[in-house]
Order: sequence, then C-alpha cells, then structure tokens
Amino acid sequence: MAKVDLSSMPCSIARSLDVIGEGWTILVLRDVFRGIRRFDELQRDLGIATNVLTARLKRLVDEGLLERRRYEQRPPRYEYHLTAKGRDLFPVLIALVNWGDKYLAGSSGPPRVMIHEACGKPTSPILVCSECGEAVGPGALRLLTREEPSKSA
Amino acid sequence: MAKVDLSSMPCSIARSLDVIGEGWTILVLRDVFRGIRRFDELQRDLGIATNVLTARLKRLVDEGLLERRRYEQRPPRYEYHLTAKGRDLFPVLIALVNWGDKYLAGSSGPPRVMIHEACGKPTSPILVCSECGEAVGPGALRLLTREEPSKSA
DNA sequence: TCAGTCACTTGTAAAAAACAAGCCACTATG
DNA sequence: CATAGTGGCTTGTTTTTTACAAGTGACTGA
Repeated sequence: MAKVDLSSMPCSIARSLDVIGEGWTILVLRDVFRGIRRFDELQRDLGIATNVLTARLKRLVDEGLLERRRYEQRPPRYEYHLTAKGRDLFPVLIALVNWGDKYLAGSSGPPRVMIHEACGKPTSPILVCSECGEAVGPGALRLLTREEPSKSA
Repeated sequence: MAKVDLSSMPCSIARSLDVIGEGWTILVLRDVFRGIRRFDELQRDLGIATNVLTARLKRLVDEGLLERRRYEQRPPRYEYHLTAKGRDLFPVLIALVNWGDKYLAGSSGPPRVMIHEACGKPTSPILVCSECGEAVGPGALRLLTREEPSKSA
C-alpha cells in the first residue's frame, strides 16, 4: 500500500482510504472526537512516534479534516479541531465501534457503552435508507456504475 | 503501526482496526462484497502483490470474516465467501462510500450510485439510534467507560 | 538561572509492502 | 503424449514506511 494511487480509483471506498487509511489516522481522529486536541496529549494517549504523528496531523490538516488552531500567541501553540469534513466521518467510527463491540469484546462486554442523549438509552446506531427510513443490510442495495467523463460522453 | 498491539486496547475502534486496518484488507472485503471471490480475480482487480493477498486472505479467514470454500476437488480450487462476521462490516463500507461520495467525488459526481431495492430510490444510508430511531450525529452520544475486570471488582 | 513544557525535526534501525520469479497439480489442445 | 495454460500460491530481494531515540527552539514559571 505504498505505490498504489487509491485517490484516482473510481471507488469512493478506495478514495476515502487514501485519506484516512494510513496507520494511526483513524485513531488520531477518534481521539480528536473524544476531545483530545493537542500534540503532546495525542502523543501520550496513542503512544505514537512523534514524527509519524506530525505527518498524520499534517495530512489531516492538508486534506481539510482538521483545522490547526493557534491557542497561544507566544510561544505559538496549536490545537487540532475537527472541520465539518472531519466530523462527517462520525458514522465510520460508529460502525467500527459497533462491529468491535459485537465481535471483539470478549466475555466482559464492550469497553464503553454509548448512550443516546436524546432518548437516554444505550444504543448501537444502525444504518437506514436516507429516503424511506428502512434498515439496510448487504443485499438491500444495488450499485449503478456511472460512466466516467473520460471514458464516454 | 507494527509493534503496537491494537487488539488489547480497551477500545472497539482500535480492536476493529487490528483486524481490518492493514493495507488492502478493506479493499479485499469490498471486492468480496461485490462478488469477486477467487484469488486470481482479486489479484487482477486490485493489482495487489500475490504474497500480500495471500497474507490478507489468510488473516481474514483466521479471524472468521471469510470462509475458504473449495469449489473444485481436483485440482483443489478455492473461493472466499463472507461469513456473518464479515457481512456485518457492511455499515463500515457504506459509511466510507458516503463520505467519499460527499467529499472526494469531484465535479463529475460519485463513481457509483446506490439504489435501495426496497424503495427504488438512490440512497445514502444514515445512522439512527437503534432504540428510538432518531438520526445520531457527533454530540448526540455520551460514552460511558466500563470498568475492566482486571482493574476493579 | 535553571528546570520544564509544547510542538516539533532529524537521524537511523526495524518492519512491512512491492516486485519479480518460480512451483505444482492439474486441464485442455493439437 | 508433448506443450501451453490456469489457479493458487511460495520464496527471494528491493523499496517504502514506521518505530525509536535524540535533539531543538521558543518560550514560562520559580
């Protein structure tokens, strides 16, 4: 996964992975979702090498998922905040949580429980059709391949 | 991302990534979801090195996401099929598709369109609370950390 | 002045992936 | 029955990516 150019593949999964598929990236985003915003906090929490953390944060800022915000003028200090583009990865993280909770939790149950604040109950969010509201699973969707402009009119 | 033991972290995202976070793994699963099931078809479609494909398939079978099914006795030939555990990653892939469609599609729009067969409309599935059915976004959930058995009674 | 903090950068070693080639048990073709 | 081809790999070797360790610069606070 080094030479391959995922970003130019006609597949949104591949293109998404090009941005967030590198090692650590999703865990960095998870931490930022949890309110961890500063370089050293991220480094301590993840146990990541600092040069790798620098590279991942730079990429996430360059791609517009995080915003590098100066919170102190002198000396310059920065915090990383989610943009709308970054926040929209929320469903990806929740889907990973649900799957891990279901299959990798072990006998003691999942490490965390999600409570839906609006209804007060422990929840495992599910996917529903944006148009009719019905739950969708594999097999419920048909894929139409659109023509690429370069391949035909 | 080599020395770190994601599987033992008290976080379902990290544990999930331990299983499906290696390079190529999600694209292999995507192909199997699309009906590509044989070694050489996967290799051609992905352009992946054969030794890497071998390793990924082995891992996915070992982890119980794919089943290695013999479809010809002599000489032995195999197909890889999703198990229930593998199929349950569907929401992860859909979430990646939605995000890629929204942010990485470019001017020509997303490369594929998903049609919900039950209602017949193009759809971008959304996450709703499993208990009350309301859409959930970041901020709608509160996380409760459960104690690990080893840390307290 | 001196230790400490934050946000890094710069080496270098180790691990993983990519690339290329080869192998084995067949089957189908002439 | 010799030859070419296929499916599903394995085994080197090179290249790329990560990990680890150390150091830097601009400060703050005691």
